Amino acid sequence: MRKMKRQPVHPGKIIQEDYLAPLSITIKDMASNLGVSRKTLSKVINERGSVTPDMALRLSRAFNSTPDLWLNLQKNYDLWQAEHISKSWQMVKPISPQMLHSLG
Amino acid sequence: MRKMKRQPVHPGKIIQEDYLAPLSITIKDMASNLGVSRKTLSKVINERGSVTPDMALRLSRAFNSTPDLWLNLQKNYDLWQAEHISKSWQMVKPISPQMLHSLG
DNA sequence: GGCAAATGCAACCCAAGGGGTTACAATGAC
DNA sequence: GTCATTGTAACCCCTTGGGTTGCATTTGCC
Repeated sequence: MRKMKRQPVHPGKIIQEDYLAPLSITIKDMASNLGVSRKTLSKVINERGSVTPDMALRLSRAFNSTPDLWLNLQKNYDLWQAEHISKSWQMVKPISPQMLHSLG
Repeated sequence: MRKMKRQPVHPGKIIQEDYLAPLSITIKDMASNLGVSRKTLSKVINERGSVTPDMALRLSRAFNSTPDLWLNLQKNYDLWQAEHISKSWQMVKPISPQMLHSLG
């Protein structure tokens, strides 16, 4: 497992830089194409919103990719945030290796 | 990419069946160990709650695993739900393959 | 059987966040 | 200048995570 040293790219950035910009598609048109409001897509692209499972399905259809691709980007992003913004999870005491060792 | 034919297992089931039960750890104790309320853990285990990034971090520490393991379980579960419960994402029109072909 | 712990769950409270609409100001292209 | 695009704010609605308290049921142990 590789650790994330730097903050992962937000899926919104990918949408914008790898798809909309190269294809000269406007946010407005893309939103309409995806069947969501302009605001919803705008929020994702400007990294103030998340790629939800529903949005991932829409993106995967539009861009001929997989929903997992988009959800993984979002997951990595969210995980990095949680890891760095909150710290209390570090207080969790690991269950002793001996105990865990007995597991299948 | 393989498609999910059947509903993926909920991460809560894994927690219960693969960890708590074999190790004879109660929900109450585990919740306390994770630093969350008994209700929060109970909801996850009874599939009425989700594994959030924060919870994934806690579980990964307790069980000496990775947060990704837990978030992937949750992601697959959520995706399957979205795919089968809502349908409107199927109305999204794919961008023409010719256009997409020009991408990197 | 009987008791105490564990547990599911409801009721409540709070805060965050997704999604929609409308409106407005700023930016850009022509 | 003019019009389309866009970021955003303000609102509204609803869902959901997480905490607490309380209660009734289940479970395990003696």
